[in-house]
Amino acid sequence: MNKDLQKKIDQFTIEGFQKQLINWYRDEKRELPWRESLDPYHIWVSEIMLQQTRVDTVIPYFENFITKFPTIQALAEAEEQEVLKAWEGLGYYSRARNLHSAVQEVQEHYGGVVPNNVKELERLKGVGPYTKGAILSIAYNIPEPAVDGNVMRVLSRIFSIWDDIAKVKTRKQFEELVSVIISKEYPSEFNQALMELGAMVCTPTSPACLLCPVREQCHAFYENVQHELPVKTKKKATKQVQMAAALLYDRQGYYYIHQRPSKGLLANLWEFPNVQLKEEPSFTYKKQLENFICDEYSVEITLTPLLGTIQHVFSHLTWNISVYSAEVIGSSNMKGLIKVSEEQLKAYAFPVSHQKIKKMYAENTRSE
DNA sequence: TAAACGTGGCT
DNA sequence: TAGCCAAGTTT
Repeated sequence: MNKDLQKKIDQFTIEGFQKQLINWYRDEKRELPWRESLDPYHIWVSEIMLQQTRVDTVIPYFENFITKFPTIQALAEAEEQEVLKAWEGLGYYSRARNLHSAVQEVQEHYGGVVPNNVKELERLKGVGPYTKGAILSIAYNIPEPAVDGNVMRVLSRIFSIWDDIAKVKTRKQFEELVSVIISKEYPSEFNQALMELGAMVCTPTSPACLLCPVREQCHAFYENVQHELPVKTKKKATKQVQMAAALLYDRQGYYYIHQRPSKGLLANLWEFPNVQLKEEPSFTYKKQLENFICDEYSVEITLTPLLGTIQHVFSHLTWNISVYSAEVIGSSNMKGLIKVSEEQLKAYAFPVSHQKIKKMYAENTRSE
């Protein structure tokens, strides 16, 4: 612990802080589906879904997921495609694949019981420092820090900490701090209260300090610097990528789709045939796509004129997709694609970018 | 350590 | 509008 922070802790009234924070939480906490359950598996699922994702977005996904996979055993026995389908549209799909794999690990090696200790938890795929602490404290009421973005924002303001919260070293410092101030009697409520305060009161852009139950001990409030904290380095601009995609269909009403590789972006999800375009094409986009589909999948097609373009922004890049369609005549030598009916298509997990492609095709078709 | 990894809502 | 952000983890 650094000297400056230790000094602030020495002047800090820990018990008063715990009491004010937890009392506020008991009065003001939101009713959320995962708060209705004490099942460590349900807590675990919610914590994975909530990573980098808003509460309002997660709620319907959580309810559907728990209905479909109510127990560790149910999820462990499910097919990965079924799991990805339940995650479709939620993003960061490796979370779903890691959760599935970790749950199988728990089913096999821990008799279907979510571990209640640091050593076993941190070996599970997708369970990092935050999620480990969240499961231990919320599911098992063990006083472990669960430091997320909310907690770092709240505590950086209360203790006036100006270190960059994007650094691992800074997060570790906050974990040390939480270890000291956490309620040993009510660690679950303490950790959740800290996060709830960050979400509802001590918000990023316009903190409601006058409604804050702990402003009395907040350094930032007294120095009026709450808008300058926390300090966080900025991300770089996203890279632009040019793509062309084709929705292939045939007279029998089948669609032709492709599964993405098992690693990297959108791993194992399904998509319509597409190719990343060269910077300065010697061929037109349409010709590049036609050649690619012919070479890669051995199907002969003639593309329609451009249906439209779609921009899809990821966290680290932007896809600019030119969308075409084509009727497949002969597919006897086809490889790397499968053909599915409209009805079967619904069982496959597609990224939002390709759902947009399907929608654009449907709208073009309808207007003919 | 820094980049990869999704999506949708807000300012 | 364009950028920032939301209960992070993996490589």
